Amino acid sequence: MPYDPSEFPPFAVTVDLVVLTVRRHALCALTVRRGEEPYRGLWALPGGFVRADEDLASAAARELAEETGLRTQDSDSRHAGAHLEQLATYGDPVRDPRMRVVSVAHLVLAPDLPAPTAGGDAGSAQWMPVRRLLGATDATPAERLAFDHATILDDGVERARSKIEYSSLAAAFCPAEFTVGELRRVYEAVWGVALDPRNFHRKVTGTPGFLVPVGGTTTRQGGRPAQLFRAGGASALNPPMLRPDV
Amino acid sequence: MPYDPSEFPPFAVTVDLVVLTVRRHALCALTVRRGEEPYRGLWALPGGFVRADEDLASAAARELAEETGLRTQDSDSRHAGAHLEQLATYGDPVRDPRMRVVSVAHLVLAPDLPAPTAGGDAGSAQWMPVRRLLGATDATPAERLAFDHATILDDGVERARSKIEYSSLAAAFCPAEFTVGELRRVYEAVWGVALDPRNFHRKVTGTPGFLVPVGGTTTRQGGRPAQLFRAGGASALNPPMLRPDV
DNA sequence: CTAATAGTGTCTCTTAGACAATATATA
DNA sequence: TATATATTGTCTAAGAGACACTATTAG
Repeated sequence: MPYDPSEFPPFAVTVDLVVLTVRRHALCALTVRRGEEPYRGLWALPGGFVRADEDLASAAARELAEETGLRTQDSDSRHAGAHLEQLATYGDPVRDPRMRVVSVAHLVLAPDLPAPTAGGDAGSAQWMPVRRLLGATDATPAERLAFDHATILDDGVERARSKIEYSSLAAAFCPAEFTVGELRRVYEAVWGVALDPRNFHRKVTGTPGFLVPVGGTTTRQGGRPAQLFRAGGASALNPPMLRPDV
Repeated sequence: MPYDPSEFPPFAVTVDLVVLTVRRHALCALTVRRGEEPYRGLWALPGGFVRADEDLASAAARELAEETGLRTQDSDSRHAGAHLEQLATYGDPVRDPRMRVVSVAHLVLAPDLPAPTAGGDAGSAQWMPVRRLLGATDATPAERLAFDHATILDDGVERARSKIEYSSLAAAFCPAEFTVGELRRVYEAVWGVALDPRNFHRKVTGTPGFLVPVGGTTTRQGGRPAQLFRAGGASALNPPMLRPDV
């Protein structure tokens, strides 16, 4: 089928963001309250239009900065920048009742932040526990997500859950320097399981290049002081960390 | 940022297809010769515009049928339908010199087909060995792909290589009934390595639900007749098949 | 002291990988 | 017969999971 630029159907293209963090042992997603129809009053994922001269990843990074003040890792290579990657694209013809909108969803993994309302126009942004947004059982209608955002969030959470199995991506949920116990609690929150602290310690410290000792210790968690590490260059974890119960 | 439908920038949205198969022990991709500018005469991935009332996956399935006559597995649940999944979306502002085009790439894994030109408008479609399209070393200019299609193909090949590690997706490269040896040759072609036939046999037949014996035998490959299997329902392979050399 | 977390060691069981040996077809 | 592929079995080394034990802080 040859291109015919004069008769292509016009689409609006947006980016939506699944921004995940771990707060108080729970996996949370950033949500914003919709102030207008459709779905007025419901929670939605942050997002917005891709500009005419803008790359998709740039649009996602820009929206992220606007909503949270977060920088991505690409721009600031070492200091706890958030991880950003493309997730998937959603283009059901009726997903937005107003017009044909194709949304390129992105996944952001961020360390715990003090408060989500750093940016300008996100007056009612909030970290919501993923369990409450996706709980198939008894979701309060007020906690339902607008549009197809529950599907997008579900896909993003599943991506995060599977990616930390075989990569060092879980460190993106931690501050620049962290302990083995903090990293383990990330896995436990994301997977919703309990891991044996001793076997976990042996696994992550025994994988070359996965963690780099940084010298100091901390007693943030109480108990015996723990060594501080930062994420090593090894992005591949082989053999992978095995998710229990699967 | 509130929606303002009256001033969103208009985009064209296309689907591009990375259609992979295994022919004569080599991983091959479906390519079409471009008949017009830009990139006239170069190979490109098949694809086309998403229609105004069409879902992304439907557009990909339609283009696939037009170019190859292949049906996807969703429509025909058991008989060697091709596997189709969304791959990623490419939206660099200058990826198409004529206009702003966002392309939602899809990955198709298909059994070996007699000839690629089953459809109507794909007069110059051809299976090309992936090695020659992506060979970083000495790629003939005539074998370069148009637009950013080399990047898309690379992403698709990498997706296929990693997904067969932990899923039964390799069976999508085989006919409906296949032998353990044929499945092993798929892994060998996709990964570009040699696998031990005995350990491979033990692994795949020892994983419950991965392969279902279908009763007959075949001697397609010469040698002792091999049992025929079809893909089992178990889509998850845990622990995964380990890719050597990594 | 107790409670909490960090970290090491040890045991068992499963499995990957190497490879010997046997089975059954074609040329 | 030789040759090719299929299939089973055996051995070893590595790693996961269970868990005893020690180390070091706070209260």
